[in-house]
Amino acid sequence: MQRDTRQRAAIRHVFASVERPLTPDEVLEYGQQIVPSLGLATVYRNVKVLAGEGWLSEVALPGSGLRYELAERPHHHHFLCRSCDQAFDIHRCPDEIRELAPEGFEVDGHALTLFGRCAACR
Amino acid sequence: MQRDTRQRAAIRHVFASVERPLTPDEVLEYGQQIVPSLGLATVYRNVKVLAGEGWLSEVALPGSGLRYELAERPHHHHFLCRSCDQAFDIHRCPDEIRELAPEGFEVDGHALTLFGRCAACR
DNA sequence: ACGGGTATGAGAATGCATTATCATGTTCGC
DNA sequence: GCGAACATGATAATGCATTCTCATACCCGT
Repeated sequence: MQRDTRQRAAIRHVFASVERPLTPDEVLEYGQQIVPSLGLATVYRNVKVLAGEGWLSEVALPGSGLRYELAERPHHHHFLCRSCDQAFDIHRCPDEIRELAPEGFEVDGHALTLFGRCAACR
Repeated sequence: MQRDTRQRAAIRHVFASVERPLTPDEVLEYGQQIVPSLGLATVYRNVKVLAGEGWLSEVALPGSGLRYELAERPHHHHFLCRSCDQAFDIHRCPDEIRELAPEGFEVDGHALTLFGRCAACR
């Protein structure tokens, strides 16, 4: 049976209060502000459980490790800052993306990532 | 000084005759059809040298390791087959992509990846 | 408040892609 | 054709993210 621990609540709180995909290290950093003893293994364990429950979803961006974000959100894409390496959400999406594939290819998803410097880093 | 080895020529030939980004393992596989003794370390070494010379460029797709492709090619994007894990080129690109970033963000590049099944896998 | 059982935390262990090592093979200027 | 210098290939070593281990802490039904 699943238990309600301070650690898991802290991790949920971190995701709920931030509007962008987080790496396990970022979750650890923010989570330790709530539960200072929080360990990285616990972050990995819970993030995996929460993703299994459908509460989080995995976000793979080119050239970086896995991140996680709230699963419920509508279709969107990401901006990755080359300076601070934080990922941000982008809410618009060009419609015609699906039709770009060559003849005979079956498209079931797409990922668009913008690179540059975020507002804070400029 | 740089030498002209059978191995390096084979690796160059592989990239020149294939129109898609290749992983080091794919380069090894195709290269061994030309030079059977070819080793993985040599592939990594040469791919790095060729990228340093500007002859190859690195291709990072979400959730996969680095691939390499001929550098000279015009701007394009990629399709990643979920079945055979091969990457293919997509030549069209929606224009408005650059303007999707939030206010205050500075965009200097973008990557678009389509996922699905390639023609051969269907 | 107690007790069984799950979750945690620190560190070790794993898996993997990539790089280093080094004895041997190859290239190329002479 | 020689020989120095660079490249190769097999393997070990590294770096890294992630997972495992296990003793201890905590949650929760009673």
